[in-house]
Amino acid sequence: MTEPVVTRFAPSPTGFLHIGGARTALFNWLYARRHGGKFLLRIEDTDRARHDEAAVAAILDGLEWLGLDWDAAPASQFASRDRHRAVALDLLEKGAAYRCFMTPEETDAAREAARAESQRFESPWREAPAADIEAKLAAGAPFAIRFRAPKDGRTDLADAVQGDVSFPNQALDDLVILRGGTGDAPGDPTYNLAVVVDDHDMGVTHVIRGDDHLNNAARQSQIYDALGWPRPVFAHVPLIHGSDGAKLSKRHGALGVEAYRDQGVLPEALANYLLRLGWSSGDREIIPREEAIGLFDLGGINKAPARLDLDKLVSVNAQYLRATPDEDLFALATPFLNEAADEARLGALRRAMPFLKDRMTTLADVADAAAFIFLERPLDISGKAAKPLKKEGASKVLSELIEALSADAPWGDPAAFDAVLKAFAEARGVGFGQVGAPARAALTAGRPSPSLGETLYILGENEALGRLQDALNDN
RNA sequence: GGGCCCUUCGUCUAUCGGUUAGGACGCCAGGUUUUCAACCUGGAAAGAGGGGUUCGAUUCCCCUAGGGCCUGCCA
Repeated sequence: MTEPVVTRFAPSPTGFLHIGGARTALFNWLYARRHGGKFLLRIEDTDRARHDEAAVAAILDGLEWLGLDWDAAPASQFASRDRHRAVALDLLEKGAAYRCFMTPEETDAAREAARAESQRFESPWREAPAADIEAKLAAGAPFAIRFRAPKDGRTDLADAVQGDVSFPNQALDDLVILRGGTGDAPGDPTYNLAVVVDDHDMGVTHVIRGDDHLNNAARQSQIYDALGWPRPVFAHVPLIHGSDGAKLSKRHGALGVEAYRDQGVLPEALANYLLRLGWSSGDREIIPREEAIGLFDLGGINKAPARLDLDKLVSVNAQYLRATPDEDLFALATPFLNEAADEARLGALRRAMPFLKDRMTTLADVADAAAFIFLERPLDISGKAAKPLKKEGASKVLSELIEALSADAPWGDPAAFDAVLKAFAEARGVGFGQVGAPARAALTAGRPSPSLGETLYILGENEALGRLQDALNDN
């Protein structure tokens, strides 16, 4: 009987759900779903000043958009500060922590001095006589409570991604677990304490987070040990770098997920791309959500940081776009249109969906791909686009085509249209180009569009014949 | 400065001692073609360097180089 898996995503409420956070959340979500466990959310707002409701909302929106649902109301770290204090006091009681009365200036100086000698920083209060501490307390001196970290030996970690990692305890100094205390007020919890207590209290079994926390994992492990609590499984995922290999910057895609949404990226595509960034399952590239749940494992995560490749993201997106049902794609793409569309044009767009799919890499591409639909009659056909209409015989072809299409055309059947057009050209003993070029010019004014038959079908009888007639009149 | 981690085509990656080192994106060429795409075929492209271990190293070990993370009374 193994204990149920509980994972969590714990963003600090600053800014939006950025791409790296989204991947961390995805991995946690996937792992929980894979093992039938729970995926929890916790807002890391120990620093009250930083708390920002709008940022929290943006993060939740981002997760929701990505389809990463959580299993309980998001927890707030700030809300459980009393519990954190109690644990810190317990540590103090046990001698596993101590009050440090150093001023910030003293601390800075001592830290600098220690660093100059490659020694670990240490507060003189770690071993101070009880009487000295009492005196300071009585005088109302401000203090911080520091964790008494072991000085010798090493702290070993068995990380599910990074493998066995060992830190010399000399490199891990006494961190502050409660800050700003005076007299009877013990102060406010800091991050490393709050994380340990919350993860323990929430029953988190697997801590999957960014590689930047690997060092913290060692310090947190010491706290777990001091508390006599079992350590969770740690899994430190390498960070995402920009395309230049340096830290992810705005310029290289360190955007909130909503920026990708606004660029017409599908959430499933972004998730797929993110999944494959640093994780793999053989040669698989396109891995739909349901399959990903069945495949995801911590062992498949790479140890090296990965660079963001927007081209590949877009390529994955294009594939998801193609796999999207026409009606869904229509609904998704409509907001990306440049102009407001009337009923007739929306109808045309709806008919166009299956043919536009292949020509779009993002939803935003719909604006260009469907531009031919939104042209106003009479079309403004000029420059290169007008050339086919000026050719010898163009008018004749156009008028005959209008006649033929008016008499009998498969308006409801795009597949049959191309054959009809080919037959039309053959009957006149001309190449298809002689028909297609002027007709296309008249119908689209040179805008990209699907095949001629499909274009006629999309525009519909009225609009198509009207545009052809316009061109003929104008010639 | 110190601690920890990382290193296969430009990028994401496969390989879990024996492969012509595979796939994907991008790129190049050709094909298809009524526009633009899409699509099809082909191509160029990699084990950071140096030592070991081994019959045999991309794979295991060490060193060097390069890169990253951490080093807060931030999270």
